Amino acid sequence: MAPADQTRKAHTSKAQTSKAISNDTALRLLAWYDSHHRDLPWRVTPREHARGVRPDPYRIWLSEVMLQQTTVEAVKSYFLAFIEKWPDVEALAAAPTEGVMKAWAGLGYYSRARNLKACADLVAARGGRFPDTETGLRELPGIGAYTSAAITAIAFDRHAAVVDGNVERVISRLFSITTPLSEAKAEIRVHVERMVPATRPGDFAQAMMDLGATICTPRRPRCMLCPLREDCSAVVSGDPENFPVRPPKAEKPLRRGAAFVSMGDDGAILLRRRPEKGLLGGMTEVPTTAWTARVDGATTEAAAPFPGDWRRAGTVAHVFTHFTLELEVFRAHIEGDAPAGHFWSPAHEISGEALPTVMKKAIEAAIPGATKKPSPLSAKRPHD
DNA sequence: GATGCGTGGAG
DNA sequence: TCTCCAAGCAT
Repeated sequence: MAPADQTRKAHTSKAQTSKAISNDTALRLLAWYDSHHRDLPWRVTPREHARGVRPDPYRIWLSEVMLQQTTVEAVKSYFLAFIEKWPDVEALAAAPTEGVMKAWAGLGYYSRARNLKACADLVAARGGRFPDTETGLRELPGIGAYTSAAITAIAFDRHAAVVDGNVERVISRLFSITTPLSEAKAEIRVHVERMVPATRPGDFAQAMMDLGATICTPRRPRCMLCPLREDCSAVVSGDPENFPVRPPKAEKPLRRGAAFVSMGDDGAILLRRRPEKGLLGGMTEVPTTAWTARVDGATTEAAAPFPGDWRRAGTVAHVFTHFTLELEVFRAHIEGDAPAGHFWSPAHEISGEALPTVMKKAIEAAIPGATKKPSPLSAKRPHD
């Protein structure tokens, strides 16, 4: 596509720019989308689309929940595993919550998994049909402003203003919005509302997000390849990387604690379940001390939940959303029945437990390979 | 409106 | 190594 003539110049006011953008920008974006289609497991290809294939609302919903604050690459394998295990919403509703948590382990933001299961139960109870409106979807657990709009547009091809982090970045650059992001959301939404085309609202939403993910990236945006560069205020001013304007981030405090890996017979490990709410809610863990900001002598074997020949096995560090954790890992051989509130997980089941990544790190520090999936090639070998 | 909530990849 | 931050939601 040849560069358009430069009838509009840099002196264009924001109001004029806005008006111009609302007219044909969306169509140019759709044309770009059609020629840069990304083949993603939850997406209907243009060829299928032309044959009249509609997206499966279940798959769109599942992918959108997984994609919340999570990269496409991280989601792919989880999405495929979920679809294979639970092909439709009734299957997911029939699954035990514990099984869903296990399948979600490693993906993060675990309240999503619990809400996913609760949402599946509700949808299955109403006949397996997802609501096809934003307000209807918005009432379901784990579905907020973004996800309800995304499902409405993508799965049902209905008009909706889909605003995610990508869209916020694209819009704030198109209009050089200097208001910090948290306060600019309403303004951004108005711009998106005006841009949504009369047809193909779902493709438009995906096109905006694809543009943000592949061209209008947070750093080093590929403006030369952008189908909207002629409309972009930030390109004119030459500083697209300065948008969106974000408030300064808070510093992450350091917390410390100790983790205790108990080795039983035949490679079993002693585990327990975390409380349903809060950090890593409902997930499985090895016993640990409290994680505190204080650095004192408490992180020693004296803090072990039960007596044993505790030996230091190393330290693991893990970064959470709002703090960094350092865990001193201890290990010991423990015999007998599991103490109250704990259970023995046999060696061959450990890789399938609902263990968040930080817990896998701790276990690996004590028993290398213990959390890896057993493979025919790796011969059984006693540890220690 | 601010805060809590994971993880891993890119630069 | 370090910093940033990704297709947000619930409270």
